[in-house]
Amino acid sequence: MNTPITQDKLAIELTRRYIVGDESVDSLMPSARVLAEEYGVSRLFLREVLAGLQRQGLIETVPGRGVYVRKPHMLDAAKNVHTTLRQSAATGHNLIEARANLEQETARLAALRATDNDIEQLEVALLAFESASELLARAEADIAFHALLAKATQNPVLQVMFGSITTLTFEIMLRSLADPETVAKGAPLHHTILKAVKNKNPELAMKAMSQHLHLAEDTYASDLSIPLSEVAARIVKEVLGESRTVHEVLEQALKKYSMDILR
Amino acid sequence: MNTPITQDKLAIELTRRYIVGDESVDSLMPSARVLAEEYGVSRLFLREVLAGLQRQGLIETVPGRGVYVRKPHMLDAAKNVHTTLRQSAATGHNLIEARANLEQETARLAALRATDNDIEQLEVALLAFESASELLARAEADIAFHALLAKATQNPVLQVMFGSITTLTFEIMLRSLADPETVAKGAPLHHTILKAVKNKNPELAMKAMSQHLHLAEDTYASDLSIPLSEVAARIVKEVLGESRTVHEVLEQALKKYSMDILR
DNA sequence: TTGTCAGACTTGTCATACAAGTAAGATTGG
DNA sequence: CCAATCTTACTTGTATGACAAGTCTGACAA
Repeated sequence: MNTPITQDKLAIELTRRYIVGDESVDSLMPSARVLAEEYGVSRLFLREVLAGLQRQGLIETVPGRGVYVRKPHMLDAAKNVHTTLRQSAATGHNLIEARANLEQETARLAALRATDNDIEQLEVALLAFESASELLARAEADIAFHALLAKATQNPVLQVMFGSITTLTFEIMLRSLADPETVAKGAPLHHTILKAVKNKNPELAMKAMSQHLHLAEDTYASDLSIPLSEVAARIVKEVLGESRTVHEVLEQALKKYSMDILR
Repeated sequence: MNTPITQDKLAIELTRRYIVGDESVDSLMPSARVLAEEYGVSRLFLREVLAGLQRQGLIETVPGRGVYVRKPHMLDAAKNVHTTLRQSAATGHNLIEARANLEQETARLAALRATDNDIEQLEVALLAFESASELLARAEADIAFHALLAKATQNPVLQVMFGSITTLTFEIMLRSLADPETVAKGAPLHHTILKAVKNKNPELAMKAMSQHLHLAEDTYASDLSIPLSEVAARIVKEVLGESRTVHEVLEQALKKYSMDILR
């Protein structure tokens, strides 16, 4: 039996061997040279396998140091979803429709299950949202608030599903938060949601979230009918410039509000 | 200005140049050698960029032929979500909770918006589901039915969100459809859903879907509390063996029911 | 004790070469 | 003239060896 090993097989083998359970995170894998020799493949071949794992967020290769085992991030899951939707004809209306459903349920469950720590983090994000003077900072706090709400459901699937549309959501937020009227109307609703979560009132949380999400629909209905890819590209360019990508900004923002790890 | 180009920048550049709009799909990109020379990078460097695009489902490289532009598939979006959740502590209960919410809304919107073509495809899938004798064929038809329902909402975001948890859902289906009682109880509900979609009755569609999704919870509650990764790995091994991955099986299954392209 | 520096690692990238697969045109046989 | 076959020029996939750049460690000297 001299069947040549495929990249997929080797990826699975490496995952099973080095990336299992929580105790392996941040540990250092053997160097690419050693692993290549061990499995009888070239370093190039093994590098492509590692590149695949890195794209999934399972590892992180650091030049000069080695390959570290990482825990997949909410945003790693989002990468492919983002590009898929960017290539589709999805509109802002489509996104709001999907979010409305998902986030109402999220708010409801968060009201039922949020821990004291969750509530504490939500308060930090809300305070940052209100005291923010810059558009970017306000959007960062806003997205963090919603992400923390998803975390408070204690349901990883909901959290990842929210995460998968986070980048698109963030792009839309940059658009809506640029409108002062929308911000003025939306701020009290954040408070209502947080209060409902604190008081463990799922119905109120759901209702407030519904109002919050449908708020933007009235103010700029025109943009909601053209593909997201066009709107988003324009907004992102204006706010972020050419230097940073949405993904990078979001990663940093979520880390700021201790949302870096999916649990 | 002699700043070296990064892989990300080159990926964006290539996407903008060759992967734009619908007219470029299935077209052939210049060979890796030509592109590498044009951008002044090595072929290896360009290969890694292409590998990234391939993982996102934007291109497909065929040995001996070249690099083809492809339209991202629902399942391409699912890849990273799948691995992220597989590494998390998500349970079957978490998945059902998330699905219940998403698919109820999906059923509701499908009842409002399904086209004649959508209904036709749903009937095909339902017929295949009932006449299937093998577990695998039954699961394929089942997942296709749900995917077609998502397509019938005419909302790409909902479709991709459903797609992002499709592989996990499929794994759970293999578990639940192995139980004859669950199948017997579930079959009529599929009919009810389809009928509600035909009659444009959103409330009934939503209700039937809710019943359908919560059906499995009673029959095997024990498995729902342990991590998905364990249950899924066991089931998949039993039904599919070592040869094929869930992703491959699903890709083929959805193609069979004309669900191969995201619109 | 502290600072410096050399060396032994690591990953990232390159140029070159060849194997394997594909497609199309040239060639040969009828 | 037609059809089967074969050569040839492409394509991607992989292996190898080499070097640059970054990082850590430990020896060594002040």
